[in-house]
Amino acid sequence: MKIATFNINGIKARLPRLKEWLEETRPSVACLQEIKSQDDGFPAGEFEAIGYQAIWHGQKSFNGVAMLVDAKASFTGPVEVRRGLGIDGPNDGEGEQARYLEADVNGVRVVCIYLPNGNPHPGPKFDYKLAWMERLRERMAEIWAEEVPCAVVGDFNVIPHDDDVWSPKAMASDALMQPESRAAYSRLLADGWTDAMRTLNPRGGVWTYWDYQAGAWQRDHGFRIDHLLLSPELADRLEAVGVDKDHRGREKASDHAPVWVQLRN
DNA sequence: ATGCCTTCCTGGGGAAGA
Repeated sequence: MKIATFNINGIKARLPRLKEWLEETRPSVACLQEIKSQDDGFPAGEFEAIGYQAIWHGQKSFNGVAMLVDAKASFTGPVEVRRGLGIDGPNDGEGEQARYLEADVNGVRVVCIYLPNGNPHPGPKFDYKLAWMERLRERMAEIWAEEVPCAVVGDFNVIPHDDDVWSPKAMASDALMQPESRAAYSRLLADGWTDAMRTLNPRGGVWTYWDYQAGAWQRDHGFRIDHLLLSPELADRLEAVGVDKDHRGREKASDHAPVWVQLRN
């Protein structure tokens, strides 16, 4: 079973690139973030046509998450378990943002998250980020108590270590690498979850995001913020992880690259 | 450095991203 996460930065603008990636790499489960689409604008038929069954949690203009499952490979699901964490956005009266989707796939619980960016720091958006991370931690503890194999994947918007970024100095004031952001991420690992990429690449130096600006891609000025966290049962099945880096270099690419984990059966 | 680029929503230019 191969579980992938991909912040696509707009499903309408990215549809040809996204379908290309699915057909070339054929993940069993693909968790998407920043679809930037309302529920009724989601192109489910486009995915069905290439053998993927989808569920989605959309929002106008911003955010939005989705989960695709390879029906051609006879994977069952996604059977939705939950959408949203029940936490309002940082602006008064805006309600909850579309950032969380949880479903069962072949007996594995898959959680797709788009964690708040938190910039500028300090401020209400940063406070929202930290509150969201604490709520996520609570939900992960609930799933842990169910003793179901689980992968929590997505755009965490956290650079866990200094060796996960091209220049810690250049990013020092960013919400992605504030000590509070890192501490909240570390608590998830301390709870027993395994960072799949870190486990197989303990020295860092692997990027999943390159900014559109300042020639970041050409200069390899990237960092790692897209993560795959595994419950103990899935960590025991960890076989390989990777970044589909070449997809970042294509025409009309997202600023994130897809990241995946291969699990033994 | 309120910069750089890209998307969305909308038909001009602002918000958001990281």
